[in-house]
Amino acid sequence: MLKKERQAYILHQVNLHNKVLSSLLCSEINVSEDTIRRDLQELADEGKVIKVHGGALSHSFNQVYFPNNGVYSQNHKKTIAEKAVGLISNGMFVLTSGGTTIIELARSLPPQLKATFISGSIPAILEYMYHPNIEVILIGDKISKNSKITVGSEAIAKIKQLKADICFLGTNAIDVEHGITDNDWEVVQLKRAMIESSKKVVCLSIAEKINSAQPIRVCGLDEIDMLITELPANDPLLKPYIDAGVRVA
Amino acid sequence: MLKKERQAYILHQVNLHNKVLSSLLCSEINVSEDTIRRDLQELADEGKVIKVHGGALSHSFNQVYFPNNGVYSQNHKKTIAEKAVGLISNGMFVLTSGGTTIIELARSLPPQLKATFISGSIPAILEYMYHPNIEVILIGDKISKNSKITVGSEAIAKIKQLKADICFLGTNAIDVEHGITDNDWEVVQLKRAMIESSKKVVCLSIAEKINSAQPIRVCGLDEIDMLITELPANDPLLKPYIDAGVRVA
DNA sequence: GAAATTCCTGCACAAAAACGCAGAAAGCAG
DNA sequence: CTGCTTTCTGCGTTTTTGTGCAGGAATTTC
Repeated sequence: MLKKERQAYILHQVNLHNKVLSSLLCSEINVSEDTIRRDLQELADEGKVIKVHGGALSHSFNQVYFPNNGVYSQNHKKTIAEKAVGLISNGMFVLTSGGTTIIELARSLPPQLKATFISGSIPAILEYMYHPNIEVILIGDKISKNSKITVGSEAIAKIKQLKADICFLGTNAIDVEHGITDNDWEVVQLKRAMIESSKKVVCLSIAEKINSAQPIRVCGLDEIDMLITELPANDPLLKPYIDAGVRVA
Repeated sequence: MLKKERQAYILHQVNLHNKVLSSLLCSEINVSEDTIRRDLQELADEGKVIKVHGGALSHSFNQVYFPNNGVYSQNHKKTIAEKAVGLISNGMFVLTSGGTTIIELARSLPPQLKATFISGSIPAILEYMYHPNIEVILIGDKISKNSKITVGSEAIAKIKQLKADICFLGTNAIDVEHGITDNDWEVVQLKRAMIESSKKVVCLSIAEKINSAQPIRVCGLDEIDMLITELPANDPLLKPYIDAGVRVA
């Protein structure tokens, strides 16, 4: 088993169960504890997991249990959310993924908006639920504790039955060469299904994530219609994406 | 169980119930009292809890102390929840409705329990999600904003595909003549489906709701296996139900 | 004020981590 | 192919960490 392969597997396990035990992993993958430890160390250095005595925890673990009121780059996300809200009009069917940027979008929805929002993200659903006029459709399946989103074949099948007017994707990494990439296999499957089931695909991404890449590919730039960041549309960082045919806001 | 995980659980419990007793925690998590004490000490050093003789208090608890926690029947619900927890064992598939009693049940689940919980109730799902060892399956469909539960034919169809070991129903009204009754047509449909899909049906009800009725019928007493209230099993109020063949706890 | 908890300290033991090292595998130039 | 470097992996040893236990001190409770 290759090193990259092994680390991808570990990351997947962490994302799925919120924790891993080194002892368990080393018997599962059949390598020494040292190797596992080194892998965890590397993943921790990259900020993908949190290493603790005996194993590792997912990053969201701390957010779940130690409520973190200062959300990272909140202001940028608010800017992005406001730009995105402008794309939604009454009567639309809107499909959204999870992620903090999407939450910010949910919070920015004007109260008079009447639309239908569809998502499998629990935090997003919570926000939509408190909105006075929007209808909320929840995609059911097994919950991934890490991403707080429903994942699995049922969820994907349900999404594929839909045809939404617009789809908003929280983005983990985007880059001209690889397109949109992510690090959780199951989340990627969901995002792909969402893209297929939407007339229009909009990516929300803070500038920091632009020109970064993750191991698993979601889609190419040709499959997205619009990229929204907190930067002005003429920022040089965005030029390559405009050249690649993506609308930018 | 990892140290961080354990501390997270303790913190969650503190935030949930505003206090914890070390003696209770150590029997719940199955570690020595010393370990718990050391954990509490660490959490206190980080300012996350306030350590007191015999346990710890949440930070907000000290600022505003409401002896009854706002809800009058909270303690009753806790009693009910603790009785109900005893019916769940490792590996079970558990189907639950919504309601505050179910939330209390969710909060009382022992951390080492490994089971699969299935529900369409958003508040219940939120609680299940924080539990370290249980798997959570979310029933998807349109969200009913006032009951915060997914309702509709999709949800019902999904439930009918299941066969759960046990089903816990929060009860709105129960009475010997009409059985279990409710006032929301869509919620009733769901509860009926849940009853059909479970080997064992358990009703959770505070004594106050016993011998009351609502307009829509969920099921007769013959369809439920057990009724859990905060009363002792030999309370005269429960006698008619025992006579009707319902087990009582 | 006496009994019962709970707390603190030091200690022992086990599990896990860190470290250095050596062999294996892969990549590369000639 | 050969010889060289680089990377990866596993092994033994030493350190560190986490946990439980035993005692005596401190506290709550009645």
